[in-house]
Amino acid sequence: MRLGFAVKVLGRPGLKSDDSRRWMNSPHLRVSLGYLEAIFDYLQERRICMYRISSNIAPYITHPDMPQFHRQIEECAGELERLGRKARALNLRLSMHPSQYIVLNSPREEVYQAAVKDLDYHARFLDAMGLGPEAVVVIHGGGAYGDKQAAMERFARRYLELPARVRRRLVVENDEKVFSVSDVLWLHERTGAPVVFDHLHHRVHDPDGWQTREAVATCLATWPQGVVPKVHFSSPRTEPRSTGRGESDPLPWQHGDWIDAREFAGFLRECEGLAFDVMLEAKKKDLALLRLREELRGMGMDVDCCDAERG
DNA sequence: CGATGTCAAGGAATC
DNA sequence: GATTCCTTGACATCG
Repeated sequence: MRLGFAVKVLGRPGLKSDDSRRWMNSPHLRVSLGYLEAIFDYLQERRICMYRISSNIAPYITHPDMPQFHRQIEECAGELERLGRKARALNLRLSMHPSQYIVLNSPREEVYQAAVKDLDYHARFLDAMGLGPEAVVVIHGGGAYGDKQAAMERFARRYLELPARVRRRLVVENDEKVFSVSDVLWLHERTGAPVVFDHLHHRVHDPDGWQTREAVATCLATWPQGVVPKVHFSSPRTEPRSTGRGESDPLPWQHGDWIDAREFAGFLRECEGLAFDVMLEAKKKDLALLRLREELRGMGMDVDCCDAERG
């Protein structure tokens, strides 16, 4: 089982995850790839072998009014291929997770079209790195728009019309408000898209009352033979949020700073015998992963097998 | 240098 | 129909 974290590296000051300068300063994928390679080196050092790449790695690449940014993948083809080889040598599992603005089932035609463009960018990026089928692109089901059944049908119909290179990468994750595990399993039935089980979202939004192990096992079964499935795990935030005026309780689906090791160990016990990788979503990012790994070791659970020293 | 405003983009609740 | 929240950091500008 591999443990991963998302996007931002906190364990080493100065490591950036993308070139986030604004358009007037001509940010570029070339710069981001320099950052990415430094992150790969850091991952190897820490023996972390799963990582979510920033979706902003290629700045403005799908911005409708900025065609000068649209060919960054082609402009970096050689470098992408080289970095992909390096990732494979490190046994690094990579993935991406487009932002909230990518909504495949939106009733607005322009939002739908923009989503297709953006998903295609993600697929082309991973293809250009020459990564295998474990390198997936994760999205949510989208909105309900007052008629969830129609919204689900729209997702399925549009999924089936996506370019093949997008369909090969796309997986769907249950969310905390609209698309439950049952709903994304329905989407899988219609589309074949594998399901990423998100543990916290499921705890917060499970209208059908699944047993955890059953829910996980059913989601894992949606993945093709030979591809290790992946789940998301996070612990809820506990400390109050400080807003403009005063403090308020954390919302139940917000990510905490760290992963609660006992809770995680309990989850793994429930999932005994099932095989999957785990993407950790904690605000302390890699620091949370490293701490969790140590705490599990202290509990006698040496879960993370990583071959990152090869290469 | 520190404080503050801003960033491409959506959806849903609220008024 | 317009506003605010969600959530977030870091860039960019201004004093």
